[in-house]
Amino acid sequence: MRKGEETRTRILDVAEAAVLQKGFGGTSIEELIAETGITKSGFFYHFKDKNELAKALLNRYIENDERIYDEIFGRARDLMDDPLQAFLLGLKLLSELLSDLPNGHPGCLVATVCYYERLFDREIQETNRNAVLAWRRRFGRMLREIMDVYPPREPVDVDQLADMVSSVLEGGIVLSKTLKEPNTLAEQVLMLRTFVRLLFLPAVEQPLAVVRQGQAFGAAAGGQP
Amino acid sequence: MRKGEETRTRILDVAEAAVLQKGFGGTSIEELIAETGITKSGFFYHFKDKNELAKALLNRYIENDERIYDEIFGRARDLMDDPLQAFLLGLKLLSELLSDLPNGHPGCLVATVCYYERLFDREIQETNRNAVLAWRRRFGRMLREIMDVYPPREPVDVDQLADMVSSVLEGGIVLSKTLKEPNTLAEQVLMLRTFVRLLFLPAVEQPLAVVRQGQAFGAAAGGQP
DNA sequence: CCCCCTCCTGTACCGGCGGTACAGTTTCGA
DNA sequence: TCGAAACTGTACCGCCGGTACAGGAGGGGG
Repeated sequence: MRKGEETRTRILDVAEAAVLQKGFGGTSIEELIAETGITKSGFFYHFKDKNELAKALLNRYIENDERIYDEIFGRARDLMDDPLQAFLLGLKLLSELLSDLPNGHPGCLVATVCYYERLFDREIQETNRNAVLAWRRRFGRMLREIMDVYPPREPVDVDQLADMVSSVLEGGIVLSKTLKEPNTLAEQVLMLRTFVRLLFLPAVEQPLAVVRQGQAFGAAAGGQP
Repeated sequence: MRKGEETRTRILDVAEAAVLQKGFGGTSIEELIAETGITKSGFFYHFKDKNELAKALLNRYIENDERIYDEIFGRARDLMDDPLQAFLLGLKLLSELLSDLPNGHPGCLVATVCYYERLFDREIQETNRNAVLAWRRRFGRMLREIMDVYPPREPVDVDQLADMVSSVLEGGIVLSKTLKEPNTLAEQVLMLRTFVRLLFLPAVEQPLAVVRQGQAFGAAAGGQP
């Protein structure tokens, strides 16, 4: 039971790296078994076909993704009393984590599945859809909390704003990978942070507005890294 | 010479649709020749291998992409004297064009290539990279023109802001496709528009800031759809 | 009128890959 | 020591990318 899990994990590790570089269609099972040092029969003992491998791969990826967001934004929330400051700190931590990746972000499996679409069954497509919806709910929850305190300067739909976080991440990954500029992704996250700050925070470091808005917000923003 | 071009175009049309749904690895040549009603030999007369097909596909896609942006932002520029208003109108027109697509955006070949990476030669990867750099230059040019007139409220790097446009588009496509919500992409573009407006336009419809900033900007923004 | 070039078709073949089937083997805990 | 879990080995199928090469239709230019 233990050894089986270990082999399974090793296959998934190898497969994930390969799939993110070449897509599902471009990744052969033979290549996976060669790199894991397992036989073909051994592979099919763990996964009955490629679709099942994809399913396991995607589920593991999504769970890991959720775990990372939980940790980052959870930590940020613990450090900051204010929901806006917590969210801004979370984005900062996220951008730092992304820029610390040695070879840049390896790619997002959700996007890979999205661009392979028609060759998977409904279940995988639903899993993928639910992953994106989970992001929407996650960021939406945080943004609603912010909006309870800070009225946005422009009227915005919360779900659309939440989706913007996912968009910038997914798009930033594509740009970063295509340009072979690992930093681009982290910069995009910081750009998004600027947007959020601009949207919810009254003008600071511009003395003009502070005069009428009062300095309570100005002080809070001033302490931000 | 004429008939050859026509067949070639037909192959590319079929291939583009297939590749955007299933990726390069997931698209078989046999399936392409079946749908185009050509023989295998006929296919290889036009493209010596799959890599050459990908090259032609990508180049055509990028050219078309550039043409669309030229037209939309060119039209917007002709209609507006102010570079900011022109850019904002361009984003509006773009979002309208995207929401008018009957089945949603079919996907971006640049992203497809990005997630297939390792199975293409250097030339394709360079083409893809240059396409993204061209977007950066395009939007960067427009944003620099804006910044000459409007000082941004927050310090931003022009290239990073230009990349934000590409990020939101690429990310929006992934979200839209994955969620099977065709409108999401258009909404994301409008969200980006809100960001640009917020970044460059002094607060309007919020009387607080207008008092000190003067109403020249306020009037310009008021006429915006 | 024929020749040649473009634009294909037809046939045959190769090796890699996804997947199946199934028999046999090792390992390890109850 | 028995049996289940976790494999290995072998053989085979059909699809696919790709190669090779021969031949044919159709049209325009000498």
